[in-house]
Amino acid sequence: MPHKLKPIKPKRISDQVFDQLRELIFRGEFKAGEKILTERELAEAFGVSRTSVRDAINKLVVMGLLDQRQGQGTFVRSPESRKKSLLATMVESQDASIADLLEVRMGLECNAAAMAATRAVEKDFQFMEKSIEEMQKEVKSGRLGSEADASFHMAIAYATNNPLQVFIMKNFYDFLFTGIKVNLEGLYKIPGNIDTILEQHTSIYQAIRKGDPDAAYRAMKQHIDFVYDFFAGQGT
Amino acid sequence: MPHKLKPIKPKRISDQVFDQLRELIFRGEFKAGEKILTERELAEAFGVSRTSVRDAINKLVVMGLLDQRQGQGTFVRSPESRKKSLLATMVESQDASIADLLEVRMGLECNAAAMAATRAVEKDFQFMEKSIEEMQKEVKSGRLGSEADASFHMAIAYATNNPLQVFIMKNFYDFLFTGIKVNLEGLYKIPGNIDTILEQHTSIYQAIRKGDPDAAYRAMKQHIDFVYDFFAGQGT
DNA sequence: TCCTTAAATTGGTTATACCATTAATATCGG
DNA sequence: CCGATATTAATGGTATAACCAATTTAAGGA
Repeated sequence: MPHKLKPIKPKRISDQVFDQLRELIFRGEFKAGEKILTERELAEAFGVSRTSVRDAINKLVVMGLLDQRQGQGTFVRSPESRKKSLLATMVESQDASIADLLEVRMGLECNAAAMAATRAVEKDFQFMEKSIEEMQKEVKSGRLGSEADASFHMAIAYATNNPLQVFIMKNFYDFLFTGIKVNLEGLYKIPGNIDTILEQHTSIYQAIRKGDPDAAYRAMKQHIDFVYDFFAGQGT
Repeated sequence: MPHKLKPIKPKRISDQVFDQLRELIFRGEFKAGEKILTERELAEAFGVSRTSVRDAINKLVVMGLLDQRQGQGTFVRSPESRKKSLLATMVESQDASIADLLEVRMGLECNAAAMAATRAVEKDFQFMEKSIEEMQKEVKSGRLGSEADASFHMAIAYATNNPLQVFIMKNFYDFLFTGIKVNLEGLYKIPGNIDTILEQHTSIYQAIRKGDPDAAYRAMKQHIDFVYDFFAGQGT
């Protein structure tokens, strides 16, 4: 595929700010519950007016990703308190099991890992590394580290450089990693499991880093298979 | 302080405007498709600043009740266009090429074909057969047969017996066959292509019928690769 | 120590000017 | 008269600057 010539963007400034902020949230740069930069700081950082920043933030507030309180600041809503508006509600109305979820992820993410292996750039590697390190840190502190887990998988989606892949993963994000988080706790609770997952993440990362699509595919498949088998074993 | 008798509204101006506008929409004062007052007119009518009106309108736009177009005005979205496939509307805002689309399909559908091979029941096979026959009939009649094409792929999604897979593919094809159908015509126009596609569909069907996941996977991959290469060859 | 007060911070609102896009209108050439 | 083109007006989008309102923090005093 040669190249799409000029994806011109007559995009609104507020939307560009919106995209960047949303990405920072999904990537985990802005952590849940954290206070982000003030409107004035963001305006200066982006080099745009406060009006544009406000428009972008408003959109994120309406979408339920941010929470704004006068005199205090703007905060990232924790995923569990997020209004699960998108696929989550629709999927919840139907009864999709964790097995169903993992099966679809199998298709989406194995393919994504292979794509990432041929396209990832340095920035993508950094995000993956950071997610792995952060998950290790979280685990050592006694927490679950599911946020960092999700960030790792999102990093791979971004590394595909395929906006549609990113889009789908973004929309699945809540549902994938928060709606069922409670169920995942059973997985995390067993110490051996979490180490295995970290090893698997590392394997995936290394395969992508080496630029080996097949290895990346297999590594991701092994990872999801592991999780799948765990839930199958306990009869979910 | 005996009793606090100050239940005054500490409500944001933009929210008050928002409430009134929303009510006007729901009451039908602002009819579907109709152009409402301009921001400047509303600001004067409410006696507030244009900024507050804009904030309120933005909220309604994000919620999908209004549609705003620069140089034209603000319009009330008709109820049926509101629920119109969130995937479609949201994908449209991004710039996803056909290549992006096929890459994601590669992951989703190859995996789905493999799943279907282990789970499809007689009813699923009938749907696949029917789609293939219908596509042959359509083509012989000089039409494109893209509807039947989509039906075949949907039949596989149903055969996975995974509600999540079905859900995603439904939204996917909604987008595919409303937004990009025109681009697909180039593929269908060449007579040889359409025969090849029909052969590939048959191969996929047979692999699934035999209950061979790997063969089904490969057949689907070959199919999507073919389409992918076609568009890559003509530079999209 | 505890309460009050003042100041700094931060989101909320207003006002104004100008830019960018679109549609309607006027203008000119044939 | 017709059609293509240039102009204008309407409308949403952006940028500043100033001020208001709520909150937190720190200073001050009894």
